[in-house]
Amino acid sequence: MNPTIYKQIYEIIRLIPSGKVATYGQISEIVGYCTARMVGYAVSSIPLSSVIPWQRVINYKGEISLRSSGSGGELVQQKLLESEGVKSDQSGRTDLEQYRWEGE
DNA sequence: CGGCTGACTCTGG
DNA sequence: TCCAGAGCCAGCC
Repeated sequence: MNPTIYKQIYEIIRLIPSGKVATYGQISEIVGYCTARMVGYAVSSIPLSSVIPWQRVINYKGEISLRSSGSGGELVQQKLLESEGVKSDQSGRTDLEQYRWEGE
């Protein structure tokens, strides 16, 4: 059971319930044999049309990361999280202590 | 087949 | 509280 690290990362992200968020490091620990970077790179490869709630995946600071290109996806992602009940402060940081997904 | 790129994370100042 | 540097591995051309 190891098609590709990316595939497994997608599976984990898909398990994240609404109203909760997970950090790249959190997911990397759940997968077990990949680093936080792999998660970030994998998530970046996720198409916006995917069924994967990549919007719930944020960095360890609780902030939304954006690879590059001013596609403005940052605001979209933050809006999606807010729509699920995940509020962020003026700095755009999410309270991980409150919304962090503990996993199952 | 070889090399480059990339939504990250942590410690110290 | 904010800024900067170092470590790491899988996919793609």
